[in-house]
Amino acid sequence: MSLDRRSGCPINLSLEVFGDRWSLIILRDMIFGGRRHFRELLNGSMEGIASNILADRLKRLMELGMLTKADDPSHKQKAIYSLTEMAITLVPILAHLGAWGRVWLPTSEELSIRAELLEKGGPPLWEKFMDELRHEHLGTPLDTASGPSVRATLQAAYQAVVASKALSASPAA
Amino acid sequence: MSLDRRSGCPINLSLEVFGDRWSLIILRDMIFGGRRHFRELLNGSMEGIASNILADRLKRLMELGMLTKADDPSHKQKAIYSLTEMAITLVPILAHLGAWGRVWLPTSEELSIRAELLEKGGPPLWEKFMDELRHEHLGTPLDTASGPSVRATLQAAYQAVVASKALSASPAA
DNA sequence: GCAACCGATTGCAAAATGCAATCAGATTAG
DNA sequence: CTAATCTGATTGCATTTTGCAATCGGTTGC
Repeated sequence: MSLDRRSGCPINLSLEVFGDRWSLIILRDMIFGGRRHFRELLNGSMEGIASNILADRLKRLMELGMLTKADDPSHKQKAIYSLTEMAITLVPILAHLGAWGRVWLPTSEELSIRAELLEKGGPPLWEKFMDELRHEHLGTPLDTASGPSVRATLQAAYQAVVASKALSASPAA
Repeated sequence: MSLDRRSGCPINLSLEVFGDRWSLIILRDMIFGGRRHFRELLNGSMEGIASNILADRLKRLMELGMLTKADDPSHKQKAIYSLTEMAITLVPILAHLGAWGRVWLPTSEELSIRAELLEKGGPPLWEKFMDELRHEHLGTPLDTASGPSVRATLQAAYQAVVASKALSASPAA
């Protein structure tokens, strides 16, 4: 299951890699959601992916060199999926994609706050995030002693919006 | 035919817009290839889109607000398609996508030269290009008297690579 | 006239998707 | 020990999407 190679155009080839409904969603959940196991991806994605499609896409993404799979030492039959450098360098694209979607599409407020922070942070923040991902997934050292992780920061912002919406929905006693 | 709205995540919604094999290819040909008519898109795309799918995607992209259609005054039944601002702001995403594909995928040299120039030019070049697209498609004035168009520059680079490859393939007499 | 071209539409086979049920092995709770 | 649960998948099947070729009625150039 390699590329069809309809043409050698970079944009076309990129689309052949993740020009479908699920591949980028899976990568999004691994990158921003920190998910590493099959079940986490299966139950964790808000969009509700089916298990057969998840299995197929994981296989495909491995064959394309975007993911690797290893045994989880703590669990005999648990597999742990890791991002490769190829996948980690998608961060700027995901940031742009999120920024574009936030402007032009009916995104929900609590979910778009992360895209907003990522956009505001710009390339320096993306680099920091990619460095953290390399540390998590490739075992490279972190060269900057750098406070809270980007993922934690994004997640905290999300939680804050959820909490404030809950407050305004049910005014306190 | 609007969005499915599987979730309000910006990345998910963006994928619902162009997470298929053809929508971005069509936009690529309009943006970088300058194509405005059905037949130009049908015969011009290297990847060989089928006419029914092209018709379907054009309709969908119009419904999503990425394209508009108008009668070509010079030809009674000729339609001319225009990019909206929503589509024009995809330029940075396409630039990133091309840059990523150029690095990680087996792109052809003559087609990746444009992605390389676009990447090297960075945000200033993208802005200039978007300004030119606004002029072409939305009729806004060009605020910079700015030499050759970005599209012409990219096309010239492509032609130069094609020519040099032809030379080395058939050494001159 | 009449051939070529315009933006599509139709029919049909093949592939992808969505969904629910199920699997065998590993782990955990009682 | 045993039963329930959790692991990463696989299977079967109906629906949807895609790819491809043929075709359409109207327009244009000659």
